[in-house]
Amino acid sequence: MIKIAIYEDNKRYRESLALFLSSNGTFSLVGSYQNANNIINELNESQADVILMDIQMPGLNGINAVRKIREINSETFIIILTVFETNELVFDALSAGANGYILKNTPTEKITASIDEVVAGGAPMSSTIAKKVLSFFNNKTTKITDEYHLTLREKEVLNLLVKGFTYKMIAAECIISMDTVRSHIKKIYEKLQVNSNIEAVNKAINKKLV
Amino acid sequence: MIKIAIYEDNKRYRESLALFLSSNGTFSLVGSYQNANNIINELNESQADVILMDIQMPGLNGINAVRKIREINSETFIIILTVFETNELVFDALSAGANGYILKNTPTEKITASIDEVVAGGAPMSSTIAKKVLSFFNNKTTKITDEYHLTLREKEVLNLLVKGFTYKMIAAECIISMDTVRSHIKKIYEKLQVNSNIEAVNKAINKKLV
DNA sequence: TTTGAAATAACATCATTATGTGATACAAAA
DNA sequence: TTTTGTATCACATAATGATGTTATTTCAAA
Repeated sequence: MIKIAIYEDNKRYRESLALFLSSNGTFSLVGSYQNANNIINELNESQADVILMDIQMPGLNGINAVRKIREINSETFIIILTVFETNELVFDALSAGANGYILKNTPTEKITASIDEVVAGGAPMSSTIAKKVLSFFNNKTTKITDEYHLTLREKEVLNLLVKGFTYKMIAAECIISMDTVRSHIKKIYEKLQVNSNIEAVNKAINKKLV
Repeated sequence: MIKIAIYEDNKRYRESLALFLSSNGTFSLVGSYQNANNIINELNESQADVILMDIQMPGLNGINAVRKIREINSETFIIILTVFETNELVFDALSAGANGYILKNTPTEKITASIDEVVAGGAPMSSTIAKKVLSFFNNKTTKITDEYHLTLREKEVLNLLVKGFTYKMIAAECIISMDTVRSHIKKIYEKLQVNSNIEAVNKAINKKLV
């Protein structure tokens, strides 16, 4: 028997979900709560295997609830069950340590399948969520911005600057004079619209110029 | 009719897969190749909607084939179909721009479902793959290193430094004198074993001190 | 062929940062 | 009670970085 706890503030949805899950022979509903404010104690009592977690709830929201649980344990499976599917919430929830993320429009049979899947070591996700998750990967490696039109030499100098090289070291590395390094860096600052090495380095990292 | 192309070096598996997909009324098999060495031309001819792509193939491997395709188009759906499930390959394939990643032990009905799912805008993944994908998220946010034993104040100063604040600005922000800022930064450099602002900022970012 | 961008360099000046030394105050730990 | 760690501040000097101006060479595009 898989022990399940529900955190969901909408009474009607919570109760119908509880009823549905109870009617399944392999699940045992060990808790059904309208908020997560006392989740650690409740979890200690219920000893749930799987938690179905809403995001928007009064008091502690679902994502912070996941963080709170993950501070003390990583065995409990947590499936986010919500209507929200913004990039930010999906990212935050998964980063917080959720094991799955399904939307409330998911048919009930799929919800039970998701519970079985997560217990089997999988990561149940609605297909739109899975797609978002993949898009996080693409954003990372693709499009190395080039909107600042740095020249090759400028990119080289900026790279060395990012690595922590001083002007003197950059000059030695590029076999040019320190004054030339200064010239390049002046131009780089102009193009990036910054006026200190750290700002330049930050922009270089954030805009993936390096 | 969904136009499908297969890239798979194992002849027996390729042909049985081709046969199976052809027997499905909604798919049209427009190509079946034993390697991806000429994939761009083949894709221009076949105009496939969905590509089932093996990873290990003689010549151009599946991941580099995905990269090659993504250089010129992002509409074609690509599903990786392989026996490999190492973190690195999964990560590389998805970063390269694959839309799905399923394992060869997937039952054939699930393969057709995956094709439908990807066309519908989803991201079909075997459950073990989905789990790996999630684990990439967790590794990122967990364990904020604290091996350098920075004090609260030092962390605060380092944070501001990372944000590009000058000593003067940090002094104003913390309501302390510039000399005190210097003191803190000296101590920070000692603890991080660096000797310039950029090195400190780099270490702070890389070791997730901020 | 002229124009312009890129790379190079020098000189000057001011601002900022790095480093060293030393001191005071307070609280927690030994 | 003494020691240790944290946080504060001052003074001094050397090194590095920021900014401005000017100039030469090269190479490719207009």
